[in-house]
Amino acid sequence: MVTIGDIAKAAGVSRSTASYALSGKRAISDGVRRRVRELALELGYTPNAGAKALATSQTMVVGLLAQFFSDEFAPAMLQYMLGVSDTARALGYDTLLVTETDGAHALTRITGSRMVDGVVLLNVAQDDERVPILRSAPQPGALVGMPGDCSGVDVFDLDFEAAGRLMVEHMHAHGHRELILVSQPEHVVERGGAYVWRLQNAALREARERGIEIHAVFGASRQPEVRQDLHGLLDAHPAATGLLLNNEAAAAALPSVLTARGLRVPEDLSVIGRYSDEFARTFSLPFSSIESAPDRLGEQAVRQLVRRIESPQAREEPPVLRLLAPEFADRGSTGRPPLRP
Amino acid sequence: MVTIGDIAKAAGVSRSTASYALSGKRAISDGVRRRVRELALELGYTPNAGAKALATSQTMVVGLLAQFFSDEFAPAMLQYMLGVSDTARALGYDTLLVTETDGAHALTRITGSRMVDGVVLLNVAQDDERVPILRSAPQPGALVGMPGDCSGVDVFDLDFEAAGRLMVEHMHAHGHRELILVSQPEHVVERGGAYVWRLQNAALREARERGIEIHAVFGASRQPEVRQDLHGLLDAHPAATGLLLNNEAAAAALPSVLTARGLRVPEDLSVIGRYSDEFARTFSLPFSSIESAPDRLGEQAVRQLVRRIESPQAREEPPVLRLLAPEFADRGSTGRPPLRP
DNA sequence: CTGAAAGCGCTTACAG
DNA sequence: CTGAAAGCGCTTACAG
Repeated sequence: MVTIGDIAKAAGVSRSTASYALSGKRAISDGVRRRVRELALELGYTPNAGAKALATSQTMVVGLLAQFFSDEFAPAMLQYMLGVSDTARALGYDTLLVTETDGAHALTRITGSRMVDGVVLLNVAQDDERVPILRSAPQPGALVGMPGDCSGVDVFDLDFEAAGRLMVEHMHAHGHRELILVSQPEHVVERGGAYVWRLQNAALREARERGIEIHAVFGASRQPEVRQDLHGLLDAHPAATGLLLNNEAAAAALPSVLTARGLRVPEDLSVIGRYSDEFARTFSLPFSSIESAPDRLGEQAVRQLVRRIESPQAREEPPVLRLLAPEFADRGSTGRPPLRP
Repeated sequence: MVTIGDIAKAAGVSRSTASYALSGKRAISDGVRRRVRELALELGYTPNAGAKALATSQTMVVGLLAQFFSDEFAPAMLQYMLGVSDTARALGYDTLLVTETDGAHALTRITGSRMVDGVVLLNVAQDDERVPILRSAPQPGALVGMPGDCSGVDVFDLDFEAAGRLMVEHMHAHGHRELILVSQPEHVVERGGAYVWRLQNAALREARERGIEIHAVFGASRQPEVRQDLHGLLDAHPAATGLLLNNEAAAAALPSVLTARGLRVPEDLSVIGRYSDEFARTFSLPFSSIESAPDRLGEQAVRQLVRRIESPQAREEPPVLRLLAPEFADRGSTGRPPLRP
């Protein structure tokens, strides 16, 4: 392995001079700088990351804690991960991916050992046991998803309340007066997926104010159960003219359910989902949706994290809570309710 | 930050004694060992990863290079990643995730700087520019996917030739004599996705030997194009009674195409895909398939990688090329061809 | 503009 | 069974 000592020797200078010539952190004569840089290139010198981290207390790595629950719909997760990893790289950081089930334990390990300069938590629950650990860790942390207690960490999430209102408003504007709202499975809520409540409660309130009836239910997160759920719901509420989906698996399953029942969208049923554009394309979903913007949320979380990492002032700023305003991606799946005989 | 020096001081022993008491690498009196370990726990001591890496030349991190092309179907990728990351953790390693477009550059960086003890390459192409870099890197490497030149690295992949034969044999056994094979898009092949050829060529040869006609074509990898492709194919070859899919996007789109055409499986059309069981569940696909086993391939790659990392003898062994025998997951989508009028 | 030296936090031969 | 010391490969005050 070629070290900075080798470069220094070859260039006939001291190691400190070689180091400075490479980093540019102090004035070095033109000739020396050029010679050192050439030699570094020529000998294929790459600084040893461990040594650098030890000397500078900076690893240039961010931790990414993802959690995959068997009762959750995994494909949606990938986009958050890529949002984080791509942004981190663009800012000069590598990404340590942690998929351990015991996220709290893993977090203790990677922060305690100083493997990372900061951490992004994905899929944060209401009462997430990782959050207090992150809060008392020496590195800054950013969350995607909102915990009950947001103190001491930066939080980024979709504004689910606004999303719930928007869905109802939109349906109301088209003249719908009876809706079905399919949320994530009850397990997700019990585990602390508060966003389910946030959307649902806001939708219910908005509906009440507008004189709309909503049947709010949990749906399964896997096939084929969720398909049965959808059939059951449509059977149980034949007068409902609009369907709101805060459940990716339900959205993915809906086209085949509609076909099986011979229902056209929006002529027979209006539909609004909550998922990303990428998700819509992958699953070929023709339904308008509230964009969940996983890539943007991942990106924002990393940008803020890196600000805190790199600037001592930024580190002292009070924590931010940024809720992304929902955007309506119109795919033409909402219209006037059908005339009932 | 609490260091081993703090532990040593608190325990009233030298740093080396503290280190040995913790690592167990040499005999330490019972009392001292207990005292040191208790103090370490009490003070919340976690060894500094950078310092440890510098001293031992071991980072306990493996690199995972994933590539996401816009014309490829991303959800299939996640399972490989989880297979790698979960197995690595089980063996005591963390995972550095690299999603950079310029994989060759990224590989040079993480191996040159000694951030990782070994590397797993995903989505390897026929003439993958990352492979020669990995070959001459000081760390061992394992590939998921087969390059043209397998020397110097361990290679794990599905046996796509056997898969192609198996698909045809199975259809033949049911009495089919005219098939359609939908492969990945031409871009994938051009970029060097040799597995497309491996499966297709084997299928064609097997078909020739058995007197079966195959229409082999490339399909799009995105919605809604792939849907049009499927319609076009079924229109163009009305006498074909079996459909083979080496294209995840096509498999995901097929149910809606079948419904639209009023085709039942297997009464009107027999279908065999090539994808994972997890994929089948996520997309609710009722088609029998050759299991692509992403989790198992990721796991095998990491296990072999860690063997090489940890054992000097293992590192000297000749490279392995392990092709996973295809397994047929029967979901009842193949049967006798329909009687034609 | 440059060099000698200390230090980051570990591990591990070397000595006793 | 234990300690003092060297060394891993960097960076960065300190001196000149």
